[in-house]
Amino acid sequence: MSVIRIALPVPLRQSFDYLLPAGIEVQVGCRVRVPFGKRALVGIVWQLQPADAFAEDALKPIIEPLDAAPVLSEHLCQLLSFAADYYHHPLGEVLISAIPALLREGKPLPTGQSLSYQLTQAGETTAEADLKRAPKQLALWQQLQQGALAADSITSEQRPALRALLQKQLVTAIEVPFAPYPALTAASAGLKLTTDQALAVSAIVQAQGRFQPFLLEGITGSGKTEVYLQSIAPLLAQGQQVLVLVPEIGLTPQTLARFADRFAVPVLSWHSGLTDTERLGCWQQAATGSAAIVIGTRSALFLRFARLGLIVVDEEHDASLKQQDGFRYHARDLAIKRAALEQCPVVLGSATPSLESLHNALQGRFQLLTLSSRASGQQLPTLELINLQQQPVQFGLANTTIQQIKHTLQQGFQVMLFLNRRGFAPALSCQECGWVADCQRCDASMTWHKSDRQLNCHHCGSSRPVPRQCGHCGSTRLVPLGQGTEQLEAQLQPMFPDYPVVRLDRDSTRRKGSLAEALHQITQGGPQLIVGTQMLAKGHHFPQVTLVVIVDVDGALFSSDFRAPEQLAQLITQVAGRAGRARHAGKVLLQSRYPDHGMLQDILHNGYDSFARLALTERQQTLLPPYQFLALFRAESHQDELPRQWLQQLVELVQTEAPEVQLLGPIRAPLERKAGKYRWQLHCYSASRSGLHQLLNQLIAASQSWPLTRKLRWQLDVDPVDLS
DNA sequence: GTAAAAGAAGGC
DNA sequence: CCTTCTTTTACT
Repeated sequence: MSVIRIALPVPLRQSFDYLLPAGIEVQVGCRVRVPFGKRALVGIVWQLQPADAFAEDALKPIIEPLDAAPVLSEHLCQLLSFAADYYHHPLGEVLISAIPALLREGKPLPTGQSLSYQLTQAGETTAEADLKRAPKQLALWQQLQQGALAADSITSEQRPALRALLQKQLVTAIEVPFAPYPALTAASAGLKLTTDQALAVSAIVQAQGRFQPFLLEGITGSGKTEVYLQSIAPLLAQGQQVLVLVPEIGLTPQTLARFADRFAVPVLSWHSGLTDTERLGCWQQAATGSAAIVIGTRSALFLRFARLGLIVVDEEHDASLKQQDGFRYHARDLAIKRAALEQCPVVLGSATPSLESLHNALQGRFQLLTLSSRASGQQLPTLELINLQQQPVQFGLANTTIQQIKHTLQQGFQVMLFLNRRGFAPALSCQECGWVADCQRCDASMTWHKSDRQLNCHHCGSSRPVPRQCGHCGSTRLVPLGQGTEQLEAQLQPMFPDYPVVRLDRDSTRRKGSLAEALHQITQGGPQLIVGTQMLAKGHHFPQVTLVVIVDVDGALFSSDFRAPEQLAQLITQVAGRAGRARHAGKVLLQSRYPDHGMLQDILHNGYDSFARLALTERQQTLLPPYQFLALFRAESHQDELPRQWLQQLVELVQTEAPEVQLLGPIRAPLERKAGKYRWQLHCYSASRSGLHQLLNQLIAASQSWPLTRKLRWQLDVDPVDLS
């Protein structure tokens, strides 16, 4: 009997030791089932024969080992251990989040086989004439003559034909073991590169086999994807694997097709839409080396790879790379760590790099690769500020804006209107007394969704019918306050009756397939108006749009979040990248009531690059990230006083233990009450990363013995992206 | 996090 | 003295 240490998926910052009965072999990274209180849990073996084991007579034996070989590789264990420390999240929960749900539940790892179909002997020898009357079957039969087909490559239209062929015993199901994909032999035909692109590709290719982070800064249309593709090609020729991380909304069929069409190797996608079985299949294909390229959202970073040769983080500035609940990791930052462990290059790509990455590049930690011209030779769109205070405004659109929309449509092009507020109106108000329909549980107004005939709270998800009377004075004169996409769509239609208006937001695309439908209608072309939220700014490419209107840029100008200017500059630049086509330069109209605002002027005249460098000096002067490290404690409770008191206890501890750490708080969260809970924050700034983390460990350890800690919910966000 | 034990509050 | 709800504690 020996003792092993197991990481268990419980929110406890401690490890648990168990007895390993003689004769049972396990390794670090293997799953085991163990008794835990009255239940049985699946845990990960973390240490064999720990030196400081728990009293041996109090140990229970494990129930059963679940793996013959580790499910987590050594590199992954190191990465996850680092991440658990860095983000101060319980190790067991971090480890378990890195394996597919089916493995988490203790299901056995399929023996590395995938289902395929191949012709039987009868099938090989059967004559074409026999299938003449069944064209679907004939087509499938002909396809199978080229070789076996994987079960997941069979389309739903082919299923009936397959069933028929199986019945006739012309086809049989076989289990094919996952094997490393065959290395690419034929050179793929890439596009001709610009000088910038060629330099970038050669730098990345030369970094093969060693750790080297790159920041690929390329204006939209400069051909970043082509750089990825051509950097990948030599790796595929060596049978290496590539991981491409993309923002949640950026994983479109077009992105996938771009990679799949170029190389004759297996390209897999990893995203939240997969079923548990699909996820396990994908996980295994990455782990066995049978997948060559995996394109996925942030959690793909924790996939196991047999021979990882390169990591690409596309749109590295995108906030969706940071997990916003539970284990709050940043996939971009951990991608750097992973590349260091795997000894491979990592490419962060963006038209609008985050200030963090730009800072790293300027400090020489990342090699900066710049693509400064558009590959198509196409002109950059022009930006124009529209002053909302100096001219008549109709439905939130200035006269000049309306004129330019009309002009663009008449020329046969498309217009995109960007408004980051869904619903009909963000509030419903009483004209007599000024009362606003509030959410009962949040400190916010409810959004009027006219077509659903209800009020929705966008913060807690609650809804109620639209009131007929004012909740305060009883008046029936209730009017919408402000404008959402639903309203803009309704107002544009009568204004431009000859052109279709398409709306793209979470509400209009809720029905399955409706997004694809809308995208189809847009790419089919013809002049039309496209209204939408940030779905428009990311991922999709609309080649016929030559005019983009940002209906309201002012929201971000006076935000308390120090990242708001950066995010607005990124949005403007990203949206601008959607405008214009080969021979028609695009135009972006920024509607503002404060057109003289310094930041708008700077973006307008000098572009994102200049804005970003200026913003960095500002961050340096104000001692904000990336010049200082930030950690954010959040606490919430139904009682208003508790979170503030708890955070105040932290403050007192910091003042004695680490007086050099600067604090802001306890302050109320921007949305002070959400879903009935009062929310408070404490911001901790430090010039020393290690000093800050040491302090955080001390704070967490100390707080565990405070009675208050059990009376509220708290969380720690390291390097927060969203301060709300 | 779950589950059970311990404690507090209320009914008769 | 019993039930029911809330709080505390253990979990290897």
